[in-house]
Amino acid sequence: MSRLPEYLRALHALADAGHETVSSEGLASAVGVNSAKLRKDLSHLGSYGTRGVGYDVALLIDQISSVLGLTQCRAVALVGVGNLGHALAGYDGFASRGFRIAALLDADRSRVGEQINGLMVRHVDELPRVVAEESISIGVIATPAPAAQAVADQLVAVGVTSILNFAPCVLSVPEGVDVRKVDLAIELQILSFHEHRKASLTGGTALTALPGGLATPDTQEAIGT
Amino acid sequence: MSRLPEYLRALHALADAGHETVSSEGLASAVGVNSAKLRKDLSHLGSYGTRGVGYDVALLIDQISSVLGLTQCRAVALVGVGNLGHALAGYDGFASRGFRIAALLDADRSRVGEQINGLMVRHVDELPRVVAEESISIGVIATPAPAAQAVADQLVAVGVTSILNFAPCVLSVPEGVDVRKVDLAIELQILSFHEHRKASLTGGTALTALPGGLATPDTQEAIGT
DNA sequence: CGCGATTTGTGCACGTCTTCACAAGCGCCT
DNA sequence: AGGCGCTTGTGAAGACGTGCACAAATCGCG
Repeated sequence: MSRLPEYLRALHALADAGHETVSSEGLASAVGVNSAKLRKDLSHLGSYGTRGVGYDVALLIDQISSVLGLTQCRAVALVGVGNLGHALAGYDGFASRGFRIAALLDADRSRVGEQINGLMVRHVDELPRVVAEESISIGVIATPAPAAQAVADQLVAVGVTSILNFAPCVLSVPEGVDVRKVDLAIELQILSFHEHRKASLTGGTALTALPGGLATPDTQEAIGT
Repeated sequence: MSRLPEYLRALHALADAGHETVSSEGLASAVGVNSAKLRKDLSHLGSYGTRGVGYDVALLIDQISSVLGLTQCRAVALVGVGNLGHALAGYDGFASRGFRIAALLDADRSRVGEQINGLMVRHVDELPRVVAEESISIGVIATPAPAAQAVADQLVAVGVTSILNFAPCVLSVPEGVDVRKVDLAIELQILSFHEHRKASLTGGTALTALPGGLATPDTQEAIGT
């Protein structure tokens, strides 16, 4: 399930806060999901909690980490050191979660040789050597859209079977290769849609939560559609 | 539906390529979805294609843009001008899709006054004035996790009802406020999970697609779980 | 004017995900 | 040792999204 990483993050937070055990209710509300769903997820991966007590935080962290394959630190190659690539290269949220940016690549030779966060930018043609040397298991594409497909092909050709794509385009890859896409503009457009919908609710409950403070700070609401 | 933005992007690409009309099959394969699903989506929003011909590209672009509320250029405020915030501020993919980054804010006073992409960083305390002046409709949080909730509260307090959150934490907001979360580390962890699963398929069809070229460049595969 | 090719729109069935509700199990207190 | 409260694990029902298959509609051509 794609919720496991969220559970893991919440568990780490709980562990840092000193909690030894959590009830499904507690963890569920921390993540913002139904407690039954959480229990089903956890039971589905074979994890054992103790009835009447809850789940052992440390144990659960180990379990989920194991299932996610985070016991080893995975090396990722980042292709495209433009605006976004730069930020990703410097983002410390990766290292702290078991990922190591092992290589920076770019097609622009004027960028090759540049140092970012202690890592040198190499030319994308060196991909085969880099992948072999660093045992890359994940490729991140942060290039402009027109270049993305070619980069994906190159990644696939050298054996990378997991790709995170930030370019706003659909990648076509062979079966067995997993692609996840993150398109920042699409996220904004979805928000725009909801904003538009809220605005055109003419006869609706106009501005329910105007008065001063933030009313009813509920748990994170799920946005359908 | 959250697929509309993807349709829209594909349609723009088709329009640039000079196509006047598209069949549902054509558009569906461009986006990587089932054609029946696409037709259902389009019919569900009341859009009219002509049978035997297909959809008018320009008309469909207008329809979808209208539904998404992209007829007006929406102003977004970006809070947190760190590594990621910097990249987002400079990302040109927003402007080209109908969004204008109208304000940059940060809590760190040593960053205030800095110029990024022709925009000056202002202190987050100026949020009320900024939102009023620029008629902000969407807030983007690119701060570290510990600061995210406070920023969200401030955004909500000044009337922002749509938030895009890049901080790795769950935000609690009043009802009526939409939050979308983008957590880069989670995306990597999901890929790690698939990678782990593929690796531990010991008895499986070992390396199905080794021989040279990329076999069967299927349409983008959907990744379950 | 009529026919066939083509493409949309949609009813129906299927599988998945979600949620409720409750039995089973565990620890603590007496 | 026994009972009680709390929490997990799970069966069943419902909601939702997905995909197939086909009727209705439109255009082009003879």
